[in-house]
Amino acid sequence: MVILPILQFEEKILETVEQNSVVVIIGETGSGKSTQLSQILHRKGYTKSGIVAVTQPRRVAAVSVARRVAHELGVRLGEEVGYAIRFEDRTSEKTRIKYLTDGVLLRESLSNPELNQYSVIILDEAHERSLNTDILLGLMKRLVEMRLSNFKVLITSATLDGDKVSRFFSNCPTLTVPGKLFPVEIMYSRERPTSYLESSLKTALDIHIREAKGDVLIFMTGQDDIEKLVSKLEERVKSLEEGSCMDAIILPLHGSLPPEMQASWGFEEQFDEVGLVRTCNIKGNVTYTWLVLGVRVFSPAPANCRRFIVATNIAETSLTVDGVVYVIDSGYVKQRQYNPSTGMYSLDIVQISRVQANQRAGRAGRTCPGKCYRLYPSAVYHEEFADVTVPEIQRSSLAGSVLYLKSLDLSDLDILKFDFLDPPSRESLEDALKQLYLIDAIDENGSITHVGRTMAELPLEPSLSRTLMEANELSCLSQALTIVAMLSAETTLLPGRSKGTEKKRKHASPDFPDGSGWGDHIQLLQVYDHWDQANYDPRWCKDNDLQVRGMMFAKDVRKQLSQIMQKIAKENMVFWKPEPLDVQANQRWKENRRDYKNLRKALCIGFPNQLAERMIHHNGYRTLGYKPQLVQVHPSSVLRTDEDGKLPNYVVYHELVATSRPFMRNVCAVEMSWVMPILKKLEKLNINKLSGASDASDERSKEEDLSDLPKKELDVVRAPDDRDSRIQAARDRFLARKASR
DNA sequence: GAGCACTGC
Repeated sequence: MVILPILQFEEKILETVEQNSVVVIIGETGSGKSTQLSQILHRKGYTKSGIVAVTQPRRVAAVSVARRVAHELGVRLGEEVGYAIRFEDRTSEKTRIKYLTDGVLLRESLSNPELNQYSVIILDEAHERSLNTDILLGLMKRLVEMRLSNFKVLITSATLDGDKVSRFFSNCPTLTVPGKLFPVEIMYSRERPTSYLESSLKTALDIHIREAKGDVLIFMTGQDDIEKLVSKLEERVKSLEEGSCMDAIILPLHGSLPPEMQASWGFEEQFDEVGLVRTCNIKGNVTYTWLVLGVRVFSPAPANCRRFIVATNIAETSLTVDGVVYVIDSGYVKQRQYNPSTGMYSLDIVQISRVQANQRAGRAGRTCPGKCYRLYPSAVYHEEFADVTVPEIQRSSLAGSVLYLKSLDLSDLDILKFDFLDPPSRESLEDALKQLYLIDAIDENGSITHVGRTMAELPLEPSLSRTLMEANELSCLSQALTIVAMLSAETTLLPGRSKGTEKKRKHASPDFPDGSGWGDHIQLLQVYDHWDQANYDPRWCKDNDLQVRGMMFAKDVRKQLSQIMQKIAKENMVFWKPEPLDVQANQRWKENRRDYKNLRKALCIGFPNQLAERMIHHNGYRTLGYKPQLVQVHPSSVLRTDEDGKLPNYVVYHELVATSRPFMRNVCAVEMSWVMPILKKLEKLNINKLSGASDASDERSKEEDLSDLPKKELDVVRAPDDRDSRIQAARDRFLARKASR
């Protein structure tokens, strides 16, 4: 049996943890940190005073690692060792070691801010710097100060940023645990290629002709390039002289792939003790096995045959391909970025960081010494690449995170001063505050409102939560739940984006829902309702070119949201559906079915900064919430024009994406009378007041010079609990009805 | 008239 490297450090780790509340562990790949740290602490008795929690950025990782640890300890999964991910809690009263996604831990801390049930919290894979991990890092820093004794935090990170994390935690000790990787020889290009596609192709063929056996993993940026390279590579390999080198199999690997494989290759699914296994037969001669939950892609490696896996960064962390000896690294990755001044997302091809480059190279040394071909010069790696990837917190809209932090009621919390490992820009935080103010989650002084608290309970972006609450008021909650759930699942709904899919679908079934002209949100609602009427039959999805996986996800989300809304309805006394005797409410409920008026209005209230006005002479739009920009309705939209060929005067959009041009994706018609009050509110908005930069800025700066104490008093004085009047009105109505019965 | 890297509550 192979001894994992980390076990040789058991005593050192325990000694350091004993003497310090926070320890950073630099665990290289293959060190066994994810499975062993929790067991080491368990053996020492840390599970007697509480649970040892280990967070993971991904669901599959939480499940598979928990499974492994349960197996190693010889216990049943869900008893002493368990896991918790969204929609699935496999823990019990017996659970002493708990694996969970960082999102779930954040949710837990909402109802139990001190996380008292845990004696140790291990933040695993912190170097990936997910949005949730970054927030947890900030919270842990506060928590170790609050829970001085009997609480330990361990953070696992990468070589390049371990010191930074240590500094963040008052120079806590750092332990390095070596991995089990074989050496990887790094080869650089002399210069940067003009086309990294051609360059990858050439390098791959060179390897195939010259190098010994071993699979080749090629990192590309996206589906398009992957498909191009796969077909070119196939062509070139075929043209090689028969018998001059071994056979080759070329495989694409990217996020939207498995369902496609399922469709064209016929997967068979079965479960074994490790996870979900999918087997497929390619071209009738080679059998591949895809171990989905075990996060591992492997094949029984046919003799005298080399695999080329052309992959996105999914193969960097999420999936492990066994048998890889050669890595070709283009040096680029596709990244989604948010621009807080325009509210626009873009998907850009950017240079990878040194951490990413090392991670990619490491994929070559898992089973034997390997080689990594970097398609860029060594000077680029050393001088141009950043140390670490720009953390997600600096590339995302922060409305949800800011609302979350506000709802924690940390007494001295000024959101602009929250202690982040890498703080987001002031602009980005102000954008979040502005949005929260416009949806009534915070008042004009930046304090969280009653509505805001309720919104924070929902696992949704704040605008969607606000939409649900407004829909509840307007008696169309059930429909809004569907729309919100469908929007959450939207990216996984459509099948692989082979050209013409969209058209084909619309032509194939003329009675496929079209949103009745009102727009995409309504179409999503109608689609789900059709599926509901088909008794959630997977065949219905396939017949209409929708991914079963995506629809099932929407169903799960809808169920979860309904449950939470029902709970809220009870506690806050807002009503769930019209009381039988409430004639007006029932009237509204009926009207809704005709023109979706209330539903569209609820969207308008939920997305006040995502409204747009049509230009007078053409069908372009001007955005209203941010500095005005000219944008177009995305061509895939089902929003309809009137008999003059004009689109609606006002629309609400779910997302602004800059691709070839700025487009609004998921658009819905709204009425001018709903938009006007929102525009007034936008005009009145005072960002300085919202961010607590204060109405009397010079006084404020004096305060800061003195100390932090007076500020707290000031907060108490100037924060009257300005409850949302409509919620109050609903409560009054409810009480009145109750009294009259 | 266009196109989507990867996660997660």
